Amino acid sequence: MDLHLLNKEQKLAVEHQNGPLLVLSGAGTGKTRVLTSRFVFIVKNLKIDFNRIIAVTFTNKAANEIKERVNKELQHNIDSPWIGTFHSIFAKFLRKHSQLVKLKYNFNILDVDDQKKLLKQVIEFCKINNDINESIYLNEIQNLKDQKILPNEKLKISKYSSIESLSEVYELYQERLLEINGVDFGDILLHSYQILSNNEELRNTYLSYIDHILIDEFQDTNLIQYDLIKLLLNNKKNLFCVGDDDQSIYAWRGAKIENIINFPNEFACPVVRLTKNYRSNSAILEAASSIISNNKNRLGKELISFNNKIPDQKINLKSFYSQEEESLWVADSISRKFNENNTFGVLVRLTAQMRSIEDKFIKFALPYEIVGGPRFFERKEIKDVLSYLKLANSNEDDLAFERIINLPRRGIGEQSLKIIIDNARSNRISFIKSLEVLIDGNKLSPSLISKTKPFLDIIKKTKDLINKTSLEDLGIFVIEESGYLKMLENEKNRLKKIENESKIDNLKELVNALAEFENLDEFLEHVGLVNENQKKIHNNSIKLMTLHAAKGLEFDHVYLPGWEEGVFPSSRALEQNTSKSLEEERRLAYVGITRAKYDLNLSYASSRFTYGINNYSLPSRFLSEINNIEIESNNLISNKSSESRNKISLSNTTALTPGKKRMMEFLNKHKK
DNA sequence: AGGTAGGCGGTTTTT
DNA sequence: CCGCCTACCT
Repeated sequence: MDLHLLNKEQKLAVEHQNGPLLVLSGAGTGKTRVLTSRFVFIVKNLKIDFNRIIAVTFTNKAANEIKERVNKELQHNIDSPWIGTFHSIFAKFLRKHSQLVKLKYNFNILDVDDQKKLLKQVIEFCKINNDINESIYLNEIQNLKDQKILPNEKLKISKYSSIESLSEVYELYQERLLEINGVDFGDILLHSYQILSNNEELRNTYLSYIDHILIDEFQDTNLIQYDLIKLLLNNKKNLFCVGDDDQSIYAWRGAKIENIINFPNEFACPVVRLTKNYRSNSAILEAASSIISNNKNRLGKELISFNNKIPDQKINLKSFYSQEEESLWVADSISRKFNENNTFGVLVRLTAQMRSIEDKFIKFALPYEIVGGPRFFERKEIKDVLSYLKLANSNEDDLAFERIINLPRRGIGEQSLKIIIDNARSNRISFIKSLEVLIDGNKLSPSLISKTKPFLDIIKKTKDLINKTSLEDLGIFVIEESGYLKMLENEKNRLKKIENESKIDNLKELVNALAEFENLDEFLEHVGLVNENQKKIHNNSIKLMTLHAAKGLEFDHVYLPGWEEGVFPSSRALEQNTSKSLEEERRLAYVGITRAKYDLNLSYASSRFTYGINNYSLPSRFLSEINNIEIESNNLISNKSSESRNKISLSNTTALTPGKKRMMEFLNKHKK
């Protein structure tokens, strides 16, 4: 390990001996480097087996990066179940101990769609008549799980939420999950927590086994994640946390910034601050610093630029009449700078902003890639085919059964399905078992038997093939034998036919993905947890993504379009209008700006086409928070006609709202 | 059982 | 604006 390549503070952190330590690591200060070096240091210098180190990261990408770097430095291919995201680490843990929470080892991890479907059924079953839809329940239940609140803790639930029926729905939802041998994301952590806190002996085995715990992105941990880690922390307290309170951007998902802010007191431990920034030029760091200094709830630190190889370049700000003009400019500007050696990132607040930018990239024939975009495994055709595999693999998967019993069409409609489900409910058996029982007992009409039997046969044959053939062949078998492929190919409608061709392509892609795995369980776990499109187009393509997805990345050229009130800060944050929600948006702005090495381009558009209507908005308040920075804004209003149009839209409202005031001030400040 | 027309609601951000 | 759901028709 090249310890001499680390700076003084980094070295101090990496060579820490034992006990807790907090590393406050600002943007671009070599956080991942420190974390991986620390891992290697523990193995090499502290002589600890790598299997006894937990290293938790926030994304699968970060986990892979750590694995790769550690493998390289140790010259040894380590494959530890303890390196990964919270969810992947504890999904493995849960598979091992699933029977302790009445699950089978091959439990299914539900995605949001499945969760909603299940909740909808539960709400229907409870006969609750209110206009609260399943998404609201889903959100509330997810939040309860983040807070470690169980369905039977009715008092806590009512304290937490004003929805009366919540505890009833929550309880039944959990019952159904157990029946179908499924878990949602929250359950992975909550069940693990239950197992560890209710089984003293088991916990002690883990306590004596785990020697060191490293947590990345500590500012984004929520209550249950932190408490889970503490359950695995023995009295040596070798807990090494790396994070940056200024980059906490997941409060909406339960992340508690207090975890990092209170840590030094809680553990009475030293704090190492990394403030030497090796990424950005000083203009960018000053801009980031002037914005984030408006936040009150922070530990506080200033970054100093330490890379004089980076060109000193001014920050660029552009204003446009419409989103279309803005997108056009982004593509045009990039096409002028584009070359193989530079990296480009276009970071947006909302996924909805991507489409118009994407259009322009295509027009300019620029190679681009959407990072974390539409989820491959959540596409309809993929989920359909996967349901065959899931049902064959786990007969309890009623959601899969319902999805495919009549897909492709087998003439099994609502009424027939009702017979099967009612029978399942009254006998407390799975849907597929219910169908088998009904057929065996000759309780169905001959026509229904002849329609349902082929379906059962396919599932049975698929089941028999598992572990006897390659996953690739298993996938092909299901796609062909189920009639799914034929259904796609036989489409008469011309428009749908074109659509189906791309669906068939996606199914081929699914077969390719299957080919990379050894067994079905492993593959299904991957599907449930690693929800990303792994296809890589070009190494040097422009990366288009949300600000959230950009955390941890860096680019030579960064474009941040859409700096308008209502987009950034988002309309939700403005509705809440609390310092908490606005400070989180501000941290997001900080994350965006600090992704840039030397070329930062901010822009906003006065009008945006959403829901089929033109919406007008004012420049983001964050723009006026960038002080003492020379802003190159030669194109404030793009042309004369748009200037006059802009005036009209502004004069529509007579009251001088705070936002409008800022707009006026801003226009005056940056004129000519 | 299956197809289609019109109404309505939905957009943060992700493991 | 788009996609999902419901109601109604074949």
